[in-house]
Amino acid sequence: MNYDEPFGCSVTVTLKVIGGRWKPIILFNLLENDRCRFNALKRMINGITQRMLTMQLKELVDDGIIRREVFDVVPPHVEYSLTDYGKTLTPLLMLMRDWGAEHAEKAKLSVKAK
Amino acid sequence: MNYDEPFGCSVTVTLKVIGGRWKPIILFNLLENDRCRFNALKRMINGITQRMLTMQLKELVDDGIIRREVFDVVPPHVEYSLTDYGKTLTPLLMLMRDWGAEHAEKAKLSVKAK
DNA sequence: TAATGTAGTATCCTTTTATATACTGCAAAT
DNA sequence: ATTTGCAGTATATAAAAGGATACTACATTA
Repeated sequence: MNYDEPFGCSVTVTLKVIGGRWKPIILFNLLENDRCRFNALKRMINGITQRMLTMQLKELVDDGIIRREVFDVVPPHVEYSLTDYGKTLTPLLMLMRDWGAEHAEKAKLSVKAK
Repeated sequence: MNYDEPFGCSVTVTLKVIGGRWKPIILFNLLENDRCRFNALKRMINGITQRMLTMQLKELVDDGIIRREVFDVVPPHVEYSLTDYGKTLTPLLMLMRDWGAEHAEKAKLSVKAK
């Protein structure tokens, strides 16, 4: 990968963990709902495929952001929730949401101004 | 694009503006150096190609994050610098850098622990 | 008996992002 | 006279991310 910039590098690490199309939405849902089952998340997140959800959840688990608890019953029951470590992302996610909302507003206005 | 999630959507907007391999590095260099010429940035950012730098700078200009000033001399002289609006990203970039640095540390430790 | 819900895999395809390489035209320095 | 620096563009390709569709096995419900 060859990232030898001291600053950009660390930001890139953060982007790898929370970036992409689906991870922020997953994390916000887990912030709001405490614990969620797989299909509950799938219903909440409009347009996500099972494959994408599985992949993103696995990455978040591997990074220690969320935990995956399996209840050994049939039919299968799996619950996802934020770890304490994952919760340290909360202020960051909030800031990103707020900045994005403002920027979207600004961008809309500048289009209208044309 | 069909992003209809109120939260994830805004975060995604932010990711579009500052995400990717090069934009954070570019922004940190502009935070530290106030104003930079094209080739100065190219020298500072290890491994970037001219094309990538051109593209990322153009996107940042289009989003209103940085400004591009052309001095009409020969050979060409162009300076890039953060706009006031771009500077509103500073706390966010700092938070992302700090979280990423800590996470990289944590991840390294957990690999050692194996 | 057929459909629905559970939590996923497997395979293939498209879109986006990133990289490599060559080229421009002009001026100053070597 | 050739090289270097300036700020890019053009074209082609490689790699990564994201998506569509079909499939698994078991149990409950209609």
